[in-house]
Amino acid sequence: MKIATWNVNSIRARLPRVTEWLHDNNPEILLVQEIKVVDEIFPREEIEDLGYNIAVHGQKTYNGVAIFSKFPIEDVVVGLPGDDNDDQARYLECFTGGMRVASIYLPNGNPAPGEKFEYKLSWMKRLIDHAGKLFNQEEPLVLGGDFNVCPSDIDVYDPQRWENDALCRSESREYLRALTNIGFTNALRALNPGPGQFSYWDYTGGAWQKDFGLLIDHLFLSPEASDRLVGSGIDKTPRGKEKPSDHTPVWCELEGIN
DNA sequence: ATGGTTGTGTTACAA
Repeated sequence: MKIATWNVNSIRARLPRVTEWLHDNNPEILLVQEIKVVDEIFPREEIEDLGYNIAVHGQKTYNGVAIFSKFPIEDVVVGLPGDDNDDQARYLECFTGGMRVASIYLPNGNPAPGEKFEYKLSWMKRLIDHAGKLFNQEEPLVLGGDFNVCPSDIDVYDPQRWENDALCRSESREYLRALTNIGFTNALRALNPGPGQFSYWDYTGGAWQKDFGLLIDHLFLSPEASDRLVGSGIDKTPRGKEKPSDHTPVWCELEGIN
């Protein structure tokens, strides 16, 4: 069972990159963020033609998340529980392929401090609460997505330059630790502890060419999932192609599920 | 150099 997460920065602008990557890598499950499209005009056929079922939580212009799975999709949860007034499409959860998965697009939070940073922290608090409930169900669970948090300085090309950014501030890191301290395993870091492993490079200033990257896309596994972790990595290939997303896929391989 | 680039049922704002 190969499961990956990818912030595609518009599914319509990125459709050639996404279908190409699915064809070449054939993951069972892909968690997708920033689709930037409403459900009604999501390009379903192109993804379904590759053998995937699709769950979508779309939004016009901004945000939007989706889940592609080779297995039937059941028990879909649309939106992060805990605030009926939150209309930003940043969370989608389902049961598929013998496990529960969530596609997460955590708020960026800049500029910080400010209203957007407060929204980020309150959203993280809700995520911690909900993740705790899911954790207690004791089933294979993968929380994956663009968390917009670099867990530690090793995940940043220039930590000093980023220390006051919402992606690296101590509050963001403390909340992310509170989430992982529930008992989740970082699928990438469990097998790849070294520096220089990034999932995002800004479009500006030649960041990709200089390898000025950040690690903000993560896969967090419940014990029932991490017991079966046999591989993980970052696939930098799509970031180097024409018209790329500014993010690239992070993946893990789980043995013995399906 | 308060810059740079990409995306949007685009043309102001988010990332």
